[in-house]
Amino acid sequence: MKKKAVLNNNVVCQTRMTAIKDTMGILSGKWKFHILGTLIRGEKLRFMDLLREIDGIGTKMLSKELQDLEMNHLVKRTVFNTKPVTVEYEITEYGKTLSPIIEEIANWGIDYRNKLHKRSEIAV
Amino acid sequence: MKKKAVLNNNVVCQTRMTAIKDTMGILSGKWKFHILGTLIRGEKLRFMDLLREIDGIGTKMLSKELQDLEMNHLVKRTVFNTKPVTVEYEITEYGKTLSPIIEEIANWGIDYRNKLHKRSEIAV
DNA sequence: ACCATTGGTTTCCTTTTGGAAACTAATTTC
DNA sequence: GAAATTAGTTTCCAAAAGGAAACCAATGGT
Repeated sequence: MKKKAVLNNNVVCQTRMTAIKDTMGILSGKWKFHILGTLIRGEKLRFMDLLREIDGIGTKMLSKELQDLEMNHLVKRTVFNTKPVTVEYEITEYGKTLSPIIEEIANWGIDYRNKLHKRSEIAV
Repeated sequence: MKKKAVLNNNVVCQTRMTAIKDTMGILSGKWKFHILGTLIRGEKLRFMDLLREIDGIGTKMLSKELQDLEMNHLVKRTVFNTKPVTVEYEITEYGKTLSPIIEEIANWGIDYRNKLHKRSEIAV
């Protein structure tokens, strides 16, 4: 008789797993957190502003990631009919609901660094 | 005069960005959340148990991801001198500190699905 | 005339990630 | 004697992710 999965074999776990997959899919890639973090702090920013703020990102990635975020209603894109065109990006109200996640992740990371330093003082 | 970054150009923001990079680096990849989630619920599990619990994962990935997690002190690996060998994996106390993050991410994902359903009823 | 600026797109290339299958070696079970 | 189980490692391959540079059109500045 073969053994089978038991722990993950119920609806609650499956739902949670799918939920985690959804969230992480939306926040996937090297730049999403940087873009969201910058927009949460910065109100309205233009494409070139973001390019300057986010160190290391290129136009291709910025453009692509902004499209992803816009599709998921986390970022709003507004085009102004100036010449040359002006485009403003801002975080949506829905996008702001990601703040607690970003906070938790940032705080855990800060704690992690601190623990590494303490450990190296004692253990080496 | 060239424009320069202003928002992300202070120590607090840089620290937070690094912290986020650290956390997400540790939790990177397709399987980390699944492994951690399973171990948080499951107390002690053996390699083959995890292989059965986590749907779709293969031996290579499971082995590699467990090594990553062990290196970061999130998972403890214990070898028993039986024949053939028995190996038990369990979450560490430190690993449990990731629970709030996992909870936030799971809950946001559940909300996201609910909003999608509501939206499709009204808009489409 | 020429360069810079706006907000991108496209192409090409490299790196990273992940999966399938074969293999290890010792032991128990049929 | 053959097969299954334990816990993995290794190799080979395909797909995805990401970066650099060139290019677009329209306009403003020197």
